Amino acid sequence: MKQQRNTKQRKIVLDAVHARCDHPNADQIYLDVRAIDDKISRGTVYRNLKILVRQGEILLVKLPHIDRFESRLDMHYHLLCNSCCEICDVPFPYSGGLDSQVAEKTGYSVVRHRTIFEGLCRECQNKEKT
Amino acid sequence: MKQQRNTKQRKIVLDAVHARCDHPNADQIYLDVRAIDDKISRGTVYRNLKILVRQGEILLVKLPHIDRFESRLDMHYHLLCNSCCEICDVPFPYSGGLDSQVAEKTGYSVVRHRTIFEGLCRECQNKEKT
DNA sequence: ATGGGTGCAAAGTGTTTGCAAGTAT
DNA sequence: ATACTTGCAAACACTTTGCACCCAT
Repeated sequence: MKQQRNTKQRKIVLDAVHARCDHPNADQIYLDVRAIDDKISRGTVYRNLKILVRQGEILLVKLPHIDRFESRLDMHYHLLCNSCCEICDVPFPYSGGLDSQVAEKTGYSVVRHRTIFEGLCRECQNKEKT
Repeated sequence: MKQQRNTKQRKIVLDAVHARCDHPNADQIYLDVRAIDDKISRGTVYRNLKILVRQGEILLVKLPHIDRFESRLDMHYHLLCNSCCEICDVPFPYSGGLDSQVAEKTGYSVVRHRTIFEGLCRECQNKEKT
């Protein structure tokens, strides 16, 4: 990893994430940051959030958004290769019981859950060995 | 649900999804569709994919993409309200054992998984009762 | 005939990037 | 002095939308 510098901007971004107890997106952080220093640019906030995640100083939560389609109709989980982005189905049964457990604990009415496993497919594992 | 018509375009889109055994995105379907009828527009393909999902004729797989940030650093699951988009943490332990099970079954080297529960928060449940 | 559907192009959203100037080390 | 970082604006990728015309029912 490249050596990192401690810039004023990076510190403000980190503080902004710590100051919130919800799960803000990059633009919400940008707005919070602008309230403190209105010279900081969007690009800088986006770049610093990435750096902070890479350094393990904050956690990145990825919400489902990219749409893919398939003709299979039953609920199941997916496995994504982080290198080639191939997706395959996971041969495990969908666990509906989890939904009711979470509903009970949280008070939400839970409709479903989505689980995506991430890793490297066989092919990309071999490539990495090179 | 509005009454639906059976258009030539919708049929071609549905066939295109059935013809693939992977998990194509909307634009890949669009390209497949164009190979059959080069008059069909992107908007039509996107619109029809949505309709087909709503009708339960194809399955929508949502991949993690929207970035949210938080200062908590341990792995955990999230719960998303489909109505107000509020996100909260799920008070269940992260199950690392799943990763190795999936790795063993699939040959992938699995790094982690992300699970997002979807439902309605208490507040939105109340609103819906109205 | 009626209202859902289509093609087109423009707009929208969230994010990344190239560049010249600035600054932490 | 070096090279990481910044602000800015343009570019990007993917998707949605407004509109006038079309066509399945």
